[in-house]
Amino acid sequence: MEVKDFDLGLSAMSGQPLAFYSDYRRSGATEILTYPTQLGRITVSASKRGCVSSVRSSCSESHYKAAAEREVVERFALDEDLSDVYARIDTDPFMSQAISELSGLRVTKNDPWETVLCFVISQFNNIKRIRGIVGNLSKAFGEEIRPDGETMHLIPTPAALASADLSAIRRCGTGFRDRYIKRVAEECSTRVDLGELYDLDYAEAKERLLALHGIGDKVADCILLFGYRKLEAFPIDTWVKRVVETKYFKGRKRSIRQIHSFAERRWGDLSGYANQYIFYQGRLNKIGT
DNA sequence: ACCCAGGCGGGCG
DNA sequence: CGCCCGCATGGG
Repeated sequence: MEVKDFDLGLSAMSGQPLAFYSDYRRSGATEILTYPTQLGRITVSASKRGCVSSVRSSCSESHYKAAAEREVVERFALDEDLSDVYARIDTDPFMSQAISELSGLRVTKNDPWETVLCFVISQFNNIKRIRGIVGNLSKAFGEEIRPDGETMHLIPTPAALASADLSAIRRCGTGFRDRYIKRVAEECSTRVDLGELYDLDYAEAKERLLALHGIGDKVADCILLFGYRKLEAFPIDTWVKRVVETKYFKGRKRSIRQIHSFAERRWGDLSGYANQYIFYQGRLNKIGT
């Protein structure tokens, strides 16, 4: 299929959940992304011609081919017109440049539980290590699938992690996050139904997430943005805080609350899109360091 | 050696 | 509400 404004590599590897459990490589002009799902292993390849990408998806279980295509369209929001988004978040020269340099970066739609797990692990951590920990947990506690005879592991379910020994979780390299992981897995496999949050508005859903142990303001916003695709969420990590202070407040310190308020006034219900461009543009160019 | 990483919970004033 | 602290681990 042909898609306008889609960059597979930027969308998958810019710090969203796929960056923690997929494999990405480039082969000449073609980009190839592989990740495990309930359907089996999904492979997405894309080649760009100008602002249009030719996208092909496949599944190791060939009879799920149509389902794999739907999965890819939904995960990368390929039916969303990015030019509308750009028109609404392009409020200043910094954002204009970010949009221009990161053209085709899309906010992805991920499984809520997988997003919870990834971002509980993300706290006080770096992307490379998050990848390692998610991989170790998947290997230790995730269901094994064998596409084409090759072994892969799904991300572990809440029940699998809830019944795991704390020390076995710790051995996956989680550090002090072992308790958060086990406890949030217990909550999500018993009294908490993450599926209910789809129907709640942003503020109500955030309140529910904040009630879970190990989920604070920033992680809750990541889950709402990447797991439920509530585009008004504006996760504020160290990068976003620094970049916003540098680019929008002349380098003066601002509180998390002030930055939330600033983003809401400026980008409204598309704050999450602006956030992803700020975050990745800031990282690539080390803005504020 | 030191510093940092897509922060959070708990305790304090 | 804001501020401060400890927290595990690996890479620059």
